[in-house]
Amino acid sequence: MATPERAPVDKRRTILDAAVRVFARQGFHTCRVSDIADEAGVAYGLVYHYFSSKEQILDTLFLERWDVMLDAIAEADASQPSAREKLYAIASFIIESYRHDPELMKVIIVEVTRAANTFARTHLDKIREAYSQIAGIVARAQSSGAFRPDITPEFAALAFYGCIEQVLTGWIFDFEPAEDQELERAKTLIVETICGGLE
Amino acid sequence: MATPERAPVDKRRTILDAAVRVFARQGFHTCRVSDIADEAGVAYGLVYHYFSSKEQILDTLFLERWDVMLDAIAEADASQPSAREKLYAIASFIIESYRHDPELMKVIIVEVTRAANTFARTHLDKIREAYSQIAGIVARAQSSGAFRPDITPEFAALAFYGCIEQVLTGWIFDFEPAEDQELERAKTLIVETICGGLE
Amino acid sequence: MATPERAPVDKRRTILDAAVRVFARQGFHTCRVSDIADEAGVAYGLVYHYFSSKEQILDTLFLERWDVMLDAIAEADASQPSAREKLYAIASFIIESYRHDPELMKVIIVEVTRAANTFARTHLDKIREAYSQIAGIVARAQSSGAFRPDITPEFAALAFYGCIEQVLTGWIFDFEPAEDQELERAKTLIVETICGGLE
Amino acid sequence: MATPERAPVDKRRTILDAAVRVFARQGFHTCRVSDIADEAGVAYGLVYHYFSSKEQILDTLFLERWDVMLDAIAEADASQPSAREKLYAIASFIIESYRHDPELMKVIIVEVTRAANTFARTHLDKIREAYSQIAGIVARAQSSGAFRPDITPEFAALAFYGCIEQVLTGWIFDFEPAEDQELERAKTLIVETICGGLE
DNA sequence: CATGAATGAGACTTCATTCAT
DNA sequence: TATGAATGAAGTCTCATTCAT
Repeated sequence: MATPERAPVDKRRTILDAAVRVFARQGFHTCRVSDIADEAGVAYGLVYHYFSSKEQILDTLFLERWDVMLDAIAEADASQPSAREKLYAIASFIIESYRHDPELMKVIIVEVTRAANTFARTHLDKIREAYSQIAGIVARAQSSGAFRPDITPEFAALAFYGCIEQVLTGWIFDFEPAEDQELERAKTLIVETICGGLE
Repeated sequence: MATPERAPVDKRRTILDAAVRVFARQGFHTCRVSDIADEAGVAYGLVYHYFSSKEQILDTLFLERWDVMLDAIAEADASQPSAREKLYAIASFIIESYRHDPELMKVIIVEVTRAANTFARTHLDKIREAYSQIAGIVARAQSSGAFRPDITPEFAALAFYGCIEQVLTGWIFDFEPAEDQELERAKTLIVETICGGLE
Repeated sequence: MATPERAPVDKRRTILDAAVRVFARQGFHTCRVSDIADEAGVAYGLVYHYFSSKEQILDTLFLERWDVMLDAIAEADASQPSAREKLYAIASFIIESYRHDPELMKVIIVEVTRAANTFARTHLDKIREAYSQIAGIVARAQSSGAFRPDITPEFAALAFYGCIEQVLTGWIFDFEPAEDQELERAKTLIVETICGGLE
Repeated sequence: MATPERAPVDKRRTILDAAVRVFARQGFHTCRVSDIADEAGVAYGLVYHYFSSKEQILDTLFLERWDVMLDAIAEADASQPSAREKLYAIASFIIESYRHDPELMKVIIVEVTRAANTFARTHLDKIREAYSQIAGIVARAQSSGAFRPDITPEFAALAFYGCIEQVLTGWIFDFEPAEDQELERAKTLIVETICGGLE
């Protein structure tokens, strides 16, 4: 008997995906766990079967994504020849992440990296790892003479990442999503602005 | 009957000042109205005599300060000769604001300007006024040929402000306050990095 | 204007009294905080205005009453001439406590002193103070030759108190309250049995 | 096919034994069904294959044991010559039960016989059967002149059983188990005190 | 028999806000 | 103005029980 094939459903994943949509729409503090369960189409208690608390859902989302980003930064550093191209690759990766899943990026930025009193404090070390990697790229560019030496690598990393985050935040604040063209343009503008000053 | 004169206390101000400390320490969402009353040394109900809600306290703190900043930006634009000096004056003002009252700046940044889902949405227009003024400075510098024309003024404003906010956020995250020397150095670094790229 | 006098109401006391009735009727674990609030005729939240948790309400009831009992034991020890009369006074006090407020005694016995896994563990030292005082009375009676020396005072105290508690527990289990006559008779029986023995 | 013989495991028994340990450690109300399953090393759902509810597990443990005790009391009554020896045999049996399986006795006393609001109410008749048997022993001793007639048999039974339970409760409260010597001594003390009195 | 994912009602506790004094 | 007791809605988390496999 030909039972129609059904894709096996990973409920844990379903809940995480639903949480992204709910956190993006309502914000972490404003939403209820029941909103997540409803959005995922699962029973209330199942959320607590897979996660120990609402916080842990956000932690999971952040750590999953941030680790991908740290890998991407390392990959950019390894594969690109010049510092400018490395930074372009990083900006590009982050902006592509936003293009691919704007809600997830919104949640990570708004609820974690910009939440200085709560989650950012928890994940401070993880967040700073990204800054460190970028600072390393700048430092090596300074050694080779490609970048001017009088701006500290740490500061350069802060400025670079801050610039990207602010651009994304601008899109997040907007009511309509950024157009593709604007995304592409932003990659260049960020690198132009920051590298123009660093070189 | 000669009652000894006491310095008249503005309880409303006392409450606002206490709220700054409490919001800075515990965060807006995590603190209770009673924490503010306790910190201010006033009765619970008095908070509601002067403010209609916990939100309104934060609104008041933000608007008070942001108007001062908008004035400072206008003043910088009016009094400084070059775009670079205008931007230096603005960066300088914001950093001095942080030096003078780091808790207030922490609250405004963490709880308002970086809170894309809640307060920043409410005060979006007010926040964008600052970006517009800065963009205007950049646009005029481009007209006069001082700045390169291929980076949009709006983007430049975003990058400039984003850079400052990221630096402040770095200090806010730190457990020990930034030293005076570091504050001074930041002013120069910000302008060097951003203008270096824009010029 | 003659406003009719109203007895000032101590809401904290009202809640405690209501809790006694609710704990006695439904048991500590089975009742809800809202049951207490309803019984007291106050809002849900007021219970938490005066007490930090449901547990703390029971703790308060127990400690209030147990301290009265410790005083009564000390008083019996001080004022009665013989050991038998001291023990009679103690049994009498406990049984009178039951007569006066059977629900409170039920709660204290069922939910605290007999709850070896929970509250009795918390208040172990307080409970043992009563045993110690009684053991002291027995020990002194042995020194004077009034009591036989081969039963340890600690054991005697346990037997005496256990006997009383078991009698009270019997009444508690009953569906109809014990009659006055039975209460009086119990005082004598307890002392006769423990001091005089069955043979 | 020669599968190697394994000792057949009675999962139902395994669950009951695990429940004893869990109830003793955490208490009936505080433990979860999953704690029992974990302790037994069986799947969550299997508990519900053998028992219809958490309550039924405790009921089963109590009834199994209490029936053994009722038999032992009857046996003591039948085989011992004097009332004093009958009571000694009963006290002895209960204390030996504690020595053999202190956790089971703790559960039965703490969670059932001392739980006046819940399980003791359910099993009231069963519990009272024990009192009746003991009272019968006393009554017959009074008829034969061995025991004084002025203490009612019902009261004597209550005092005797209360004394034993209080002694066991003392051991249960203790952090370290009672020593063998103490157990032996208790048997004598109980009978001496109840039959002989303190004077 | 055995598994453990799935369900959902229910309880405690918090806390913004109101209000009588 | 000033107080703080009083209100009650709302949310998180727990966990006994069910059920599909």
